[in-house]
Amino acid sequence: MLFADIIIDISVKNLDKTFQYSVPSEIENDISIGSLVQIPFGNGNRPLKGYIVNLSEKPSLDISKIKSIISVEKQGVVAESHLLSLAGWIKQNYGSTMNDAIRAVMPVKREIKEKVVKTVFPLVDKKQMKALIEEFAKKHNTARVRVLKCLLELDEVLYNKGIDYGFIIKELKVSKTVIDGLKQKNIIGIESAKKYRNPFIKGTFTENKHMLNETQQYIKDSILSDFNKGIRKTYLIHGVTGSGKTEVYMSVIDDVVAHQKQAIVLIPEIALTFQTVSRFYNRFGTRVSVIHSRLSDGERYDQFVRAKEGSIDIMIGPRSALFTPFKNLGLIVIDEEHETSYQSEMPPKYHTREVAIHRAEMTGASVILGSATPSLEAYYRAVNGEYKLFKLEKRAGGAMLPDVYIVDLREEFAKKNYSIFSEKLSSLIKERLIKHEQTIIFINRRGYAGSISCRQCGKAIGCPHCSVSLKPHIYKGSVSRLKCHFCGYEIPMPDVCPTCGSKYIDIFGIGTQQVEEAIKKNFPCVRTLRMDADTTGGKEGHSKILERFKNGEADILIGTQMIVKGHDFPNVTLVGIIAADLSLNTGDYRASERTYQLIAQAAGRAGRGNKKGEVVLQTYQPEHYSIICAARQDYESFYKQEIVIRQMLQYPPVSNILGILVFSKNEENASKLAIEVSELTKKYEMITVLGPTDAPIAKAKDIYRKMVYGKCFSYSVLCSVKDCIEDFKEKDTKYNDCGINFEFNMTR
DNA sequence: AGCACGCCGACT
DNA sequence: GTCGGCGTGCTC
Repeated sequence: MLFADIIIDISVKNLDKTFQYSVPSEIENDISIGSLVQIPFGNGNRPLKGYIVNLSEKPSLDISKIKSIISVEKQGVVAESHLLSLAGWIKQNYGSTMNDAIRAVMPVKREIKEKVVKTVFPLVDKKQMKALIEEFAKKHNTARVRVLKCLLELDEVLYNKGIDYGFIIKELKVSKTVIDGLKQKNIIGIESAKKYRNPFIKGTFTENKHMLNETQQYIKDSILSDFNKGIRKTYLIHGVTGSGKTEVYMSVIDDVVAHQKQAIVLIPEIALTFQTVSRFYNRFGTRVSVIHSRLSDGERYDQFVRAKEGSIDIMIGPRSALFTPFKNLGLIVIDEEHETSYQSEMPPKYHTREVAIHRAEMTGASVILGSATPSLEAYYRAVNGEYKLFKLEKRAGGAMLPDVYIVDLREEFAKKNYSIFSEKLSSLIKERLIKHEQTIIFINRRGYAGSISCRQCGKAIGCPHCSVSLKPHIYKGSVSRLKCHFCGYEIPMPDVCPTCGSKYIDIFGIGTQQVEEAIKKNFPCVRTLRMDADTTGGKEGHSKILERFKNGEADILIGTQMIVKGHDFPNVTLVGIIAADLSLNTGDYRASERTYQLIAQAAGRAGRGNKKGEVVLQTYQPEHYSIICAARQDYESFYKQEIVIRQMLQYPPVSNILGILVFSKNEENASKLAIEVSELTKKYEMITVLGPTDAPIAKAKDIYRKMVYGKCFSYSVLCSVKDCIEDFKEKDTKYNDCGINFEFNMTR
């Protein structure tokens, strides 16, 4: 006997889960995961349609409750069944549950009453209507009818004052039956309209087709000639910021839309500004829709509905926009392809680039990736011919690349300069202040990331529930509390070291606040602005600060990663990078890559206008290739050196790595299971097994975490390892108090 | 979402 | 005491 987990309608809350049905043996061969079937549902066994999301031999609840599938539908709604099999693919390739995968692919609808605006209007003369309602009210004296009567009276009062609304807008919750009764008697009519809101669509749009330059035109022509020949593939445009990648995207989209196909444009959330989006509106008008983080679930859902109905052709948004249910998808663009926000942090932990390429293959669409600093993955595939590579080297406005000075911090130390700023950086800042030009100081680190440590015993104050150090929270210039960013554990700042009792405990590491204080000390009159995740509340705050800086309200902007992305400050001619190599020491195989990207982007902020820019790059590792290459903006030579290391150490993109996280409240059991897992993995000859070891965060919320890594050239072998370990764990009840998580090709 | 169950006010 | 609206909770 075969049982099927079936999802009825993800778009309705409460039904947003699976129901199990038995599969009649005569249709066993006609169904698979993703099939659309008809099933009896609810007390009246009313027939409904649902999708099969999982099949199993064993029932997962009392068999007497399980009903049987009625029939198999030959074909589901095209977009839905595509998205569903995409969910199946995500489950298989990223090791998530089908439920998580479906949730990512199909958003949950909000409640109906918010979505529909009901308008009640009279079908008969108003006086007559009032009389009829009075009469009706005699029969049904309920609260709802009374409310309606009140509204009518209000309407009459307004009418007598000469204000004729003509109809009554009823925003109060209306009893369906009562109103239906009035409707049936032809007393009133009800019009319910779905309302779509999109805060980005405002005002009128002016057509602005830029002429493409020679290279842009060549890229466009190549992609379109493939497209018109029916060739679908993935293209990588390696183009420096400001080289006009967006123009190329738009001109290709133009053609795709002309072929009655739709396009999805993915942008990292942080770059999703009005300026970016309005360029698309100016070109394509109201056939464009935008999804962004400030949209509520319902508003987001509305945009998906519009896509499904065919009232838009282009969807712009962050990674969730990839699942826009277009019927005839022709193109997916992924701008700033290397951005980490394309990697989902929540299960399913998919990578947008890979899922996009798979969706494109399924639906016959092409993919364009664009980046100034491509991910090693994308560039590797492009070099190997799997993707087609294009280069856009010239900056569109003819702006020059900045001069970069690499400062060795060890030499500064030898010169007895113990301040945060090197001599070079100090003198250049001074120059800017005199010339009234602006400076950006970039800290390669998040927030006030320092930990509190003891100068006597050297121990950092850690969280008792997690193996991470507590982070200081600043109040009125001094550390008031210590907080665990993992579990929320919080204590007041202690006076003495909890380990040795010494009173010399202090912040270790550099934060934006310390940099700001140091600047104020060196240059007392300078106006500074500070921006990091901790001090700036919400997205509004970020854009406000950036706007103020652009308006010249400050001379120096201090900030973390977020200031280096996508913003243009014409008056900035100096960028200082305080400690360029901090991100090199994270123990992550992508550390060099991330360092290169951050420095290259930060350096790119200098001299975007017609003034030449300068960059000071302070580091303890001036000889490191990622720093040298980033200073020269030489991606090619960075890639060549980095790929050799990936090859040597069997890291992606050359090979694949599966991280297996075993966790449990019981440390001993977690260790035992981790050993079993590594033994199981070692049975595959093609896999290099590392571990078990403690996870980078060995304990979180009192749960112990062990890691086993498997490296293998074949991705599918790693997928089967995952299946095998899951089977093993399910069979062995010893490990019921343990959990296992899988992560493909990522390390944190 | 749709449907049953059960509570509570209105009315023969 | 009965009728029916309306809130609540369940549906494999």
